[in-house]
Amino acid sequence: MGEKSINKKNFILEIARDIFCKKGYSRTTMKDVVEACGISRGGVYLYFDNVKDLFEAILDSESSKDEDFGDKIPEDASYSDVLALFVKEKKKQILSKKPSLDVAIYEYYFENKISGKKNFIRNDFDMSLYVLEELIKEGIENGEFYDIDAKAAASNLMYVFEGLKIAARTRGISESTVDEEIMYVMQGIIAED
Amino acid sequence: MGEKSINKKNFILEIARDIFCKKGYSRTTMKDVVEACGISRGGVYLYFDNVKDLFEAILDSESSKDEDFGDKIPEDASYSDVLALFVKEKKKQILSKKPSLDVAIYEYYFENKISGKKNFIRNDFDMSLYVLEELIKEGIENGEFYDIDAKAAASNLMYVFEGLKIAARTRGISESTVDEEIMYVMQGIIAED
Amino acid sequence: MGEKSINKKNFILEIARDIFCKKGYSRTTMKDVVEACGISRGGVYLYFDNVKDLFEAILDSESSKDEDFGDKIPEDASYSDVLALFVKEKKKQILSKKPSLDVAIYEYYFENKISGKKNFIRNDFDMSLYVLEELIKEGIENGEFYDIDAKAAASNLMYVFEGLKIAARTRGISESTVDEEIMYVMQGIIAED
Amino acid sequence: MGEKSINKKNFILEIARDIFCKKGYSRTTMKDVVEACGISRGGVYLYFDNVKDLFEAILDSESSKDEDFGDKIPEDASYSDVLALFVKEKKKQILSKKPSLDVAIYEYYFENKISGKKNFIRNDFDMSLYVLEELIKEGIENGEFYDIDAKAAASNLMYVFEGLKIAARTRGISESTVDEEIMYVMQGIIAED
DNA sequence: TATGAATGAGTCTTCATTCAT
DNA sequence: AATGAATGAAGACTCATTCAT
Repeated sequence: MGEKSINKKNFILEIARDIFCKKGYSRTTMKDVVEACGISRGGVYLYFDNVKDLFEAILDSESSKDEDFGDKIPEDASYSDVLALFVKEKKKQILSKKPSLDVAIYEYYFENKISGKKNFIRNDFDMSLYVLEELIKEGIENGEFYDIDAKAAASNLMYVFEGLKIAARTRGISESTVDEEIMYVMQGIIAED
Repeated sequence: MGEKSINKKNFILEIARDIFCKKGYSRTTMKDVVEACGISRGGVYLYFDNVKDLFEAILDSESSKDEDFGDKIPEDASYSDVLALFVKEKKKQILSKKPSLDVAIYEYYFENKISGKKNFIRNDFDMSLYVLEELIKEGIENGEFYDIDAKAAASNLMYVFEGLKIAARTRGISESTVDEEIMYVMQGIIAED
Repeated sequence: MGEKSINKKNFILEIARDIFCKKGYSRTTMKDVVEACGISRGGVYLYFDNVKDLFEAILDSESSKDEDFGDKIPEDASYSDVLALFVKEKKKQILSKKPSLDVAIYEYYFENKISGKKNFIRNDFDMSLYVLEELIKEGIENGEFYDIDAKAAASNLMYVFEGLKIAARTRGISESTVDEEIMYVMQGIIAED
Repeated sequence: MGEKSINKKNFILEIARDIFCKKGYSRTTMKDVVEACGISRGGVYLYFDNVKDLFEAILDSESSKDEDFGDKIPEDASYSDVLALFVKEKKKQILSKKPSLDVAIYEYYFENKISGKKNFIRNDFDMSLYVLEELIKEGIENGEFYDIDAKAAASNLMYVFEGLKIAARTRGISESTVDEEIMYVMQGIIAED
């Protein structure tokens, strides 16, 4: 596949991603994608066999997009600061009004139960969990955080985020609800000022 | 609508519920229902206008099904016992291998954002939340539980459950994971033996 | 068929007539009629086999409704007055905004070409034509009208009315258009003042 | 849309036109068209969204078909001759046994009241009316016709034709009836020999 | 007579997918 | 590589008509 083809493939992926964000997984059709791309009916099939194939390619490319969380951390930040930053980012994602891929991803995994390593949700979760755990560990060592079970605390926070996210997507939640939940968990981690 | 019709309607609801459990919301068609019911093409349309209408009728009937959590509580149970029972019930739901309506409900609300009072997910969540909060309050008064913010603790537990549930439905989680999460939260509530 | 049945039959006819006026012939279904009548599905079939049968019964009952044009004529009216009255009546029908059976009748005869005596449109036309012809004849004898071919003049006027009616039903015409047409024809009949 | 597509589109239009002529507007289904065209179920939908859309395309193409009435007029024809030719053409249309689009057009406008410029019936009528009016005017100037109100005479004739046409389509009329009507109107226009 | 549940044929419409060019 | 016309399966929905009660 030449460079031109790769560009085309990426072009389709980009357009399709938007559609999945807006319409979710099950309501997105190849027709939608073809029309949005403005290329021929057969053109999309040259690169992707069907909606599932296309969506999986999007998931793959999502995985490789490093969120570069690290980039946002100032040099002299305390562990509390970094944790706050991490949490703020999650909060932003949860409350975002912009259509995100979340819903489509959930739908995809409802239809395609995959427990193995290729599960994007698991990987994404585990990645965040790992970052969080390391962070808390270091904060504990440093004395900024209580001497708690870092893994368990990280895990608890992550599941709360997961719960808040699905709640936000299925019934809507207020910012204050998110804040309260975060506050509650954080109290158990950060020694009060 | 005569008694016979009500029976038929309920019959359809029952069959359709099974299908929604197995296939989720978006993959269920009126054809599926018609065929599973073993009635004529137009037969289901006599009672329900379309898949959405049918699903909403199912949600309504779910709402009225009292879970009667209270029935399972022995007379002489301590608050810790009751809480344990509550948590056990949730755990069972989360880990259940039987297809449940959960996925279909999520899908339905992905497609139909309803923030008002009629939101089944919200109502269901709030109901459990209320029960849990009252329980913790009483446990605190009784001295069985730490003197914590009952509402916040209940809410934290509920979101963890929500997170565990969606995780279970999209990637699968082990019983030990659920146990660990529950344990972590419970430690903050129940004074250790 | 008892009196009660006849009442029911007439009740259905009345309701159905309204529907045909509003929806025309081809867009009216037995379902419409059943629902509008508020009686059982089978109930209508007891009296009428299908839409066509029902419509034909309506046409029959229309035929027997004497328009009693004569009733509206004052004792001392001149032939010109009577003609003017006749024409005014036709004009009213043509311009009426109230949904009339006209469209349904046209549609019925598009589908069911009937050239014999039972053709409602023909009978209705011929009836009016006869009245008009007699009227003109008498007016001529009386010296009020020009000495023209009464039959031909009557026929011309009737076809103009027919043309105006179908024009009104398919594209709308203004009152002034109708007036102009009537004026033109009348000039050839009535000796000017 | 390529040339091939345009051909296909025109092919469908042609076939569909025949069906509309034979079955009228309301009794024609997309299925009829699909089957008559010998193409696949979805094939027609590639070009037309539904029956209405298809019929409107036919009306458009009718509009552009110049009747080229002028072509039939011999060089040395008198105005009386031309008028006679015009009238003969109309008579032919009225009495034609070949199924024509007329009925479908009437039906279409019964269902779709359109008073604006896009009304085919109005345009068609006005076009003929204009030709007729000009013809009579010139005949008057030339001394062949009586010095009458050309516009009114033309209009009278057109409505008589309209009346005859709908009469022909709903109950049938004899050639002699048409002749008599034409005769009557013509007497008022053409100075007798 | 009257009811209204049930049937099933008929139509519309959408899309995934193929394939000749 | 790319096109886009064509296919046909799938599903939604409506109604005329019947029939057991």
